[in-house]
Amino acid sequence: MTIQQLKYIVALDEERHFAKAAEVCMVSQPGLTIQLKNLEEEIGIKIFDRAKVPLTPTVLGKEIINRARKILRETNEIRDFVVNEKNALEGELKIGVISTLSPYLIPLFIKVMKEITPKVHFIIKEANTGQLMHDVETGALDVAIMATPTGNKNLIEHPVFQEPFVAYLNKEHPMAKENFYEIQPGDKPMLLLLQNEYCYNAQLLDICGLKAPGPIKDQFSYDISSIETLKNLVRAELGFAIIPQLSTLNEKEKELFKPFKDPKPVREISFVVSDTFSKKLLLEKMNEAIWSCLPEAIKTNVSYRKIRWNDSPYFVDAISKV
Amino acid sequence: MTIQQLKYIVALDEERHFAKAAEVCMVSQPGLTIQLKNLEEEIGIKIFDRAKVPLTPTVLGKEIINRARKILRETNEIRDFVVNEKNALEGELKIGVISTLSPYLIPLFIKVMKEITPKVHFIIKEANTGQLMHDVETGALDVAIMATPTGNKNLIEHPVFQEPFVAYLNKEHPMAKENFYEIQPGDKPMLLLLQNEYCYNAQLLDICGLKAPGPIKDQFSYDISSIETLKNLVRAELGFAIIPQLSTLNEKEKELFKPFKDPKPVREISFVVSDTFSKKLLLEKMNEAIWSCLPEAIKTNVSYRKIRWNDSPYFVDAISKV
DNA sequence: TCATGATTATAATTTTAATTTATAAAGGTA
DNA sequence: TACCTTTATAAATTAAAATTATAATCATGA
Repeated sequence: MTIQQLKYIVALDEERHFAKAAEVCMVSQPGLTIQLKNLEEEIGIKIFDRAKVPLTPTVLGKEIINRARKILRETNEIRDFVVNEKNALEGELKIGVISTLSPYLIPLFIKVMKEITPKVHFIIKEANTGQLMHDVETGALDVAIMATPTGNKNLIEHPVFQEPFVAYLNKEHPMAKENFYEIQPGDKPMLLLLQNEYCYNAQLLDICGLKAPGPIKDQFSYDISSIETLKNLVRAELGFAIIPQLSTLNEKEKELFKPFKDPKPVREISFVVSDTFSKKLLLEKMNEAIWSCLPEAIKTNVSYRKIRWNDSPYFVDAISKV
Repeated sequence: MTIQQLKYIVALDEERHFAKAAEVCMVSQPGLTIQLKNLEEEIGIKIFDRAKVPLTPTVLGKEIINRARKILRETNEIRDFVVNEKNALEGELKIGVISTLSPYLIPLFIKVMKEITPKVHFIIKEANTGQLMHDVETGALDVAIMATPTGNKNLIEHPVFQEPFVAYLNKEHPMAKENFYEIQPGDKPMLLLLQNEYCYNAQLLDICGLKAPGPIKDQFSYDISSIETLKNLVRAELGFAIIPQLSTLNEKEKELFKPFKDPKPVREISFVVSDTFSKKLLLEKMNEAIWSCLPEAIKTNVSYRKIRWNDSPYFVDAISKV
């Protein structure tokens, strides 16, 4: 069965005349006759009764012709869909980006998008995981760029890339001289976490094989809201941190940023949209743009261990507080 | 766009590997690669991102693959539909036949159907138009063989053949010596009608260009329920009749059965079913059977004037009494 | 009833398109 | 660096669809 054959039977049903139908299809009459014959032989029944004047579809033929019509409509809809998507490369798009990624990716991203989709106006908001999910669900945001999977059935996730985590050690750390990092017995209480980012913390705890944050130090109560603050706390030798690799890009002194051993822990970064989101070609362009920004070390496929933040036991408790 | 190309992208989405997908489709890897390229060029977007490992559909690609899946499912359903229909050539079928056709067609019809569908048990009932329509709508009958169009939106009609009307004159009729019949000025009061067959009468009145039956004779009140009675009344010189051609088949003396001049008035005989009726191949076989019974004179396409009984003004009044 | 016109089917050939085999290119891996 | 895996490309082959020409069928009208 071919799409061409389906076109022929539909044309034949409309014209009820081989020569006219062939003309409509811009082929010769024998071409159409032969293809009808082929189709009828393949499915095993006569679709048209040639004895009747004018030519008439058989009872079964009518049913098959209607199904053919539907199939042809749907193939045309594929074309239309693509055309509509291309037309959708203008207008406004509200993007939310997880704060642990935003400062490192968005400046590069915006630069590229200005070139490939000059007619789209991007409105970008930085937020934490809980806010992003909420805003996509309510429609306040069109797209969130965040760590996945979310486990939220109302959201659709399109993975973009895998971002490895690296450890940021201070000079006093026992592994400060190694060229990779592995969790050490004394590390657990020293791991610095982010405030208001349960999801990020859940990932770190999973990496370190912990179920809950270490005991909070009495002396200080940190209100850490960004990776940059975290890095500064490490520099002040108040602990060590596990941070996403993109946040190390602009660092001059790379020695104390230690990659993990394979399989490296990574977080999956995805576009998260609602099921009604329709500008899929725009997502495609955004995907291209991000890949053109990524350093080779991240593009390259590595042996990794994907960290899921939403099935961490810590996260389950924490999310209820959000 | 070809069905083959759609199969390829679906296989590729399932395997995420060109060589494996090609194996599933039982073609070579370059064959699949080229067809994917052709399809992508035709619709104007990339469906798969080859840079990712493993191969991943683009955001738009996912949508197209899903549409392709649906189209492929529907093409398979065409095959399944035909197979199911072939399996449906057994069981029971309740047929109702209009009484002005039944005695002449059904004996021949049954004989043929016994040969072509030996496993189907036919239950045949003779009735008038109103009863047939009602029984098909309620499901008491599977198929009615009757004059159409009915104008009933709940019923589906599959025309089978056109049956010409002929006039049956008595020897005293002014046209008794002619070899065709045309309505004569004095004919109107002499036209014999059937009791309980509004539809049939409506057709006759339409043929004669009348809006209502002629004045009923005081002397007799005929309760005529069959074409055969009608013929006997003509023989008794109580009037003349217009009768369907199949009812003249077994008559020995053909002289007084007069065909009309072209365009001949005909009634359309159809299979009438409800929209849920599914044994369409069986209808097809019944259609074949009827055509094998019909005399050449009816099979042959003639210049005709189709008589619609349901938009006769007489019928509109009459049907409300049914 | 025989020639005619209209319509569909068939045959032979041509054209087009799909597929194959062989091989190159790209990118990761030991 | 050499090797392996995977996808792309080239050239040749095969298969399929389409075309032209013509035959068969059948109703029509002189």
